[in-house]
Amino acid sequence: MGLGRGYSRQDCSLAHALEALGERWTLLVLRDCFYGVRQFKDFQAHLDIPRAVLADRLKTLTARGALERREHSNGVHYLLTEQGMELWPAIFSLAQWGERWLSPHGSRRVFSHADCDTDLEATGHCPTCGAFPGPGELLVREGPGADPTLRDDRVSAALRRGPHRLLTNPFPEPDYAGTAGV
Amino acid sequence: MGLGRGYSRQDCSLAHALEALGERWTLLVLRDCFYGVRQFKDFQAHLDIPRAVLADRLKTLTARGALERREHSNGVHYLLTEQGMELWPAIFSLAQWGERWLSPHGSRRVFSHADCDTDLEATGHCPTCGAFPGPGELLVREGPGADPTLRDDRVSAALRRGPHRLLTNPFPEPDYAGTAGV
DNA sequence: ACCGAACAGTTCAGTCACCGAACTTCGGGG
DNA sequence: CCCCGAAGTTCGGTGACTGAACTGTTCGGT
Repeated sequence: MGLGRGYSRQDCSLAHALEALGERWTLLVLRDCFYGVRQFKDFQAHLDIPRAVLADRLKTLTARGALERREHSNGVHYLLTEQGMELWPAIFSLAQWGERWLSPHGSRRVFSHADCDTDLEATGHCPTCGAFPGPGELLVREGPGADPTLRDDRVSAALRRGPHRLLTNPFPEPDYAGTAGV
Repeated sequence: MGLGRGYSRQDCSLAHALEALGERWTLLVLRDCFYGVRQFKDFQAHLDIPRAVLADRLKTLTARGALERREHSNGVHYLLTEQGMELWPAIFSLAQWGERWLSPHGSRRVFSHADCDTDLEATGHCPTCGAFPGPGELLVREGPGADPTLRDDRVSAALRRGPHRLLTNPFPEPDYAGTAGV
């Protein structure tokens, strides 16, 4: 859908994946989900995305099964489903390519395996334990190439405070009380 | 560039990668490069992409350093640079996600490690030799989910003829004589 | 019960990327 | 010299994305 009008005459899984994910903002919304962002207002503040587009992306991702919309006591929450979780290798690979070729001042984000306290290689491999950790086993922190002057929304501020475990609530306030830690 | 107007207010390597690769058709053009497609007419026939858009994507990818434009004796050739080659993990991961979640009749394409004659896992891992082969060491063939009725351009026909080594000329004719095999 | 604020959207006019078709340019081959 | 194919460019029309304003619902406080 969208962004032109689909790739219906392609018999290729990449084309189908891009029909689901290739519209503007879609992969950045999912990246934020891995960072633990769950609420409309936080996606909006962190991405500077038009509200109408964000609403459409969240609706489309929910309809396709990558996200789940849940009415929580303190607002609406969007959570990654199993389908959405399995996008981690693709998102990580794309980001690593960006780090390698488009980050002249060094890595903007560094990912480490929480169990081993070891930084991941660009392949996603943990050199200490030899495994390929899933997103739930990873920490992110800022690297030397990060530019702290660019953003000051509360999501960026929270991620700047120190290493943060993916998929968990990044906020010190009890925003997601009851679900924090998972 | 393009597709809206960039993600300039994001300090994130994924956002930068998507500025370079996120426009419509860009990743499919690169996929075709991995399949060994090199000439304008073949991209055009295989993708059903508007000529103006294809011209723009090739120019942009060349300017960014992912492709190299070379005037060959029998026409203009577009070849992956080292930067372009390193997109293989990202393209493979996205395609595998599409195979897993958007291919109800099974895999459309199967990749195998040429040295080991072993099919790759979804992670890109070769279970026989334990390595993560680069694109130049891989073969593609059609899987059970492929739909042979959908396309009949000469690129699709060539890929249908049997296992094909990535990055090499898919055509039996001496189109790329002198560069075939690499 | 009333008020205001916050959240999660929807609506809408304007712009720009993409689409498809027609046109141009260049280099052989006959 | 003419014709053809490859590799583009040009151009009018459409629709996705943008930014700003507006709606509706649910809190918390008084």
